[in-house]
Amino acid sequence: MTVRTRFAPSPTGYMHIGGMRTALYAYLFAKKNNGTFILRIEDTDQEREVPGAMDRIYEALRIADLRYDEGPGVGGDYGPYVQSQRRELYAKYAWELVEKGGAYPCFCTRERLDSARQEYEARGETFKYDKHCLDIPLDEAKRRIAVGEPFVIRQNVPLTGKASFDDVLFGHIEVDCSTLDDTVLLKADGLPTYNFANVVDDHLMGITHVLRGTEYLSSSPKYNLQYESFGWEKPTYVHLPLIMKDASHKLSKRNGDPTFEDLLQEGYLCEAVINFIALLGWSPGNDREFFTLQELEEAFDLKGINKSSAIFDKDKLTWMNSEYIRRMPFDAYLALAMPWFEKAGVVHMDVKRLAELMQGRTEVFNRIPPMVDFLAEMPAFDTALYTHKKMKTDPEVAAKALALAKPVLECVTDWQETTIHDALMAAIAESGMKNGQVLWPLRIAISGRESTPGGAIEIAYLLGKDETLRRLERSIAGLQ
RNA sequence: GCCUCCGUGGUCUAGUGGCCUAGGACACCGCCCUCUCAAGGCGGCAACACGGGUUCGAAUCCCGUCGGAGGUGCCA
Repeated sequence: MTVRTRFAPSPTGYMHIGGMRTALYAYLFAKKNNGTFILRIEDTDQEREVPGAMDRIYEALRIADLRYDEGPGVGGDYGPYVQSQRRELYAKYAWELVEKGGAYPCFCTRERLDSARQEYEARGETFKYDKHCLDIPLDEAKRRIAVGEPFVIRQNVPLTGKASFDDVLFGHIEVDCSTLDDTVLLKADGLPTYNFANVVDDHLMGITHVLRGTEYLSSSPKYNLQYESFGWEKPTYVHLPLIMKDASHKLSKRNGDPTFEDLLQEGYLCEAVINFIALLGWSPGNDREFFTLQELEEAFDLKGINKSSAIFDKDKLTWMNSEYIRRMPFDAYLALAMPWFEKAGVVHMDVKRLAELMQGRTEVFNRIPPMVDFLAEMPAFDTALYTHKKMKTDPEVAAKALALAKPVLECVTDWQETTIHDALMAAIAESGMKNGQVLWPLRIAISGRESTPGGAIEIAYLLGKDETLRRLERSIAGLQ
């Protein structure tokens, strides 16, 4: 039997980190087993419809290179793969379930339900639908429906006995049917709820392994009841632990946590994000941390998945991202960094050299501008910056150092790092001052920054002779 | 409240009865290198939630407690 997995997001307008990881695992598991990975869009909630949301999903999966073998746009033998286009199917199966006793039509109004729910809550109990409409004879129900009375179809959960299912990670999960509610399967608008659509579609699409978040763990016994009523073979379940913001909050866009797209926009590399989230809740069983997608396809194993939820540690992602940046070919770095250099207004200088200096210092691309913008415009700075104990400098030493450096730099005709370096070093040696006593103040004088990506010589080179001398003169004046 | 699940350093994790005076990574701290920063090298801080069992022996098995999460929608 070939493995068939699916990623079934609802189009909310962006890709959650958690959703991305679910997609990744479902993809990896399929690839690892030479199986089929399917994309299915769960858009049965019309009120939540977000224009363009499906495109965002396709785009995110495309960028991450999580290629689906079947799904919207690519086709397949089990389509359509968008639930809103499968409407008639659900109605058909819902009524089949009614015939088999696993479900029944319900005419209760929301008002009745809401007040009942409130009563339960007031008593501190969990609301359960009272099967009020279960006794309505089927032909009477059909008559009312024919007349146009609004209705839903509810699952008919037995009042007694147990419901259960088996999960690869969590083992056997069993609950008393008495704790289960008769949930709505088919809504008044004729579309199914998740509680029904997932069962029907997973069956119809031949899904063998269901990988989804643990938020479905407690409702899965109910889904199994449906499989049993239909007489369908159950898939293998793998419930994935949640990704948290901290110990008690889920990672969520609403709380301002980044989505997959947000991370890419900030300047995280897709490969780094994928690598990082693969390791959020899964371990290869050894100390290895760096994986390409292809390597993950090889290494992935359900046994390595953790049962407890994981906190999304952006600092570690940032570290991993900087490692990816450091390891990438220089030309690739240059191409990706260029827009950020443009933003900082520094492309008129030797950007290639700047990029060489920056590649090893870039953690996330959006951190580039604040690191290099001083090159575009000399910032105001406090002369206290001239004081550095280890360099043995202070404003007084700085004044001497700058006075020494200025004529030396003026005499450099071929403005290159080597020539600047040689001229400066010769003068320093002759003066009897220490390297740091001249180079530190000089760097401060032309950058205005306590720390810069490169030393005085690199900065002077990037700035060019005219700008370097202009800044130097102003800083010298500032010391008087 | 009720139901289900989870519980190794601040964080991600290795660990499936002896290899554990618990390993790796991020973060943090210190030192070295060095004209700053970064990188690199070296070192450090820091965990088996708690309490009972079982066993010659428990992070690993059992029970309880506590803590956390998920579910409890005509959302998914």
